[in-house]
Amino acid sequence: MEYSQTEENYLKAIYKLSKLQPKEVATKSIGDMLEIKPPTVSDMLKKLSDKKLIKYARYKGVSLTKEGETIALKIIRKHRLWETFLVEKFKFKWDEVHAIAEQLEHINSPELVTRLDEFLDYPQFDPHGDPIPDKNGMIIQRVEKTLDKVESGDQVVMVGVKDHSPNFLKYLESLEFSLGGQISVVNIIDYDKSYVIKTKDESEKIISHQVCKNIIIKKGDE
Amino acid sequence: MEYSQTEENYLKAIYKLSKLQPKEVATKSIGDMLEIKPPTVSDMLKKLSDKKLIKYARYKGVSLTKEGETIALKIIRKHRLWETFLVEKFKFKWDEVHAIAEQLEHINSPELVTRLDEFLDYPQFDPHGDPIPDKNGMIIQRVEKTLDKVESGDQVVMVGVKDHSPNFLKYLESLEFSLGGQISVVNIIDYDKSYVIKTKDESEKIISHQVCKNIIIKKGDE
DNA sequence: TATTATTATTAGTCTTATCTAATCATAATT
DNA sequence: AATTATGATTAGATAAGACTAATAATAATA
Repeated sequence: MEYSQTEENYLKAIYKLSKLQPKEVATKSIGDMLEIKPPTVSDMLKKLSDKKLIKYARYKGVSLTKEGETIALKIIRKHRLWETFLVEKFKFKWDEVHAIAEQLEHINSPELVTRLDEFLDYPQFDPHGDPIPDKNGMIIQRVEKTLDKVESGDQVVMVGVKDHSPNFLKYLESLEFSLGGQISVVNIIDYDKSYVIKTKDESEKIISHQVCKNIIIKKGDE
Repeated sequence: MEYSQTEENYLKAIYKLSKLQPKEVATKSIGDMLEIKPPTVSDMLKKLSDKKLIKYARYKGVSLTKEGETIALKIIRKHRLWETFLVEKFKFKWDEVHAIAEQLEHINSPELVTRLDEFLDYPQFDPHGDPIPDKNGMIIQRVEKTLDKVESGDQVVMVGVKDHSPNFLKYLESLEFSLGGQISVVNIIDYDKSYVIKTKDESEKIISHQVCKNIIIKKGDE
C-alpha cells in the first residue's frame, strides 16, 4: 500500500491532465508535464497498470482507476494543505511555496495530514485558489471561468490562477492582483485582445490576453 | 551541492557513531544502524570518500571531513527542529515524532529551516532533550551522564534519553518520567543493579539497570 | 487513399542503491 | 606464533527509474 515518489508524481500528473479534457491522457503530455522522455513514461504506465492504478491500452492513452484517483487526490490534498500552511503560518509569499510543497506532499504520515488540516482549521482553498480535497477525497469542482471570457464592462472577482509559476505570480503581485480582489473590465483592445482593467484602487492597467487566460474569476454577484 | 537522502542518512549515522567513541567508525556499525548489509556500506563509503565527505582508508574505518560534518549537522538540525515542531505545535507525543522527522529532515529548503526555527523561537533542545545545532552548525556538547552512574541518595533531573524508540519512550511516560522531572535514587539493588527511585509525586518505583543507562541526567544543583 | 508527420513502444544501456557469495585483512584466542 | 573468528572488501546480480536509437502505430494532410 505504499508508492514511490515517482509513482505518486505520475498519478498526480495523470489526474491533472485528465481534468483538462475529457479524453484519455497521452503519454507525451505526461512526459511534458514531468519533464521525462516518452519511453520512460511508457515503462511506468505498464508498471502502474500492473498495480491497477491506471487503465492503460497500448497507443490508446490512460485514465486513473478509482484507486489511482484516490492516491492522486491524497497527494494533491497534502500539496495544497502544505502550501496553505507555508503561506499562513510561515509567511511565505504565494510564489515561493510550490517547490517546497512538491517535496512535502510526499511525506507519508496520515496522522500528520490530519493534524495539519486541523492546525489550519480545515481550509477549502489553497493560496492560489485551488480547492483542497477533504479527508475523504471530496474536492470542490469549479467551472473555471477565466478573465479572457469576460466582456467589456463586467466586474468580476479573481478566485484563482491557472499558471503557478513564480514568474506569473510575481507579475500578478506587481499588478496588485490578489485572490478575492475585484477586477473591472474597462475595455478589450480589438487588435490583440489585450484587456484594459481597473482594480479596486481605481488605477487602470493593461494586461495581455495570455495573462487573462490564466486568471480564474467569478462574477461579482455569484 | 546536493546529496541524496541515502547519502544524508549515511553521514548522519557516521556523525552519531563518531560521538559514541573516539575511534574511527566501523563499516559494520554503520550497517547495523541503517539496517544495511556491509558490502553496500563499503560501496557507499567509496562514493562518499570520492566526494570528500569522509576520510576513508580500507579496513581502517571512517571519519567525517569538515564538509561531511556540516551536512550531517544540517540534517540533525532539521530532524530536531521538526520533532520540536510536531510536539509543540501539532501536539504529537514524544514517542510519535521520530519516524515523521526521519522523512521531514530530508526536505531541501534552507528558507524553510529558517522559518521553522523562527516559528519555534529558536529552540535549543528537542522533545527528547537532544541539543539542536544552530544555523551555523554550532551544537551544545553535553557530558552525557546517565542515571546508572548515580549513587544511592542522590537527587537528579532527567534532561534527555539515549533510546528514542517509541517503546522506551512510552514506558518512561507510563512511569511519569518527563524531561526536567526530578528523580531521587532511594536505593540500588545489589543483585542486578536495579534502581529504586522516587519521582516528584513521592511514589517509589523500581527500574532496571538497562533503563537507567538510557536516561541522561544532571545533578540537581548544576 | 497514400504519404507524411506525430506519437508510442520496444530494445538495449546507465546509475543508484541494494543484495548474496566468495575472498581478504585484522583482531582475538589458544 | 598459529589458528580461528570477526569484520571488510570485491565480484557479480537485481530492481527502479532514467536515457538514446530504432521501430511501430496512429493521426494529419496532400
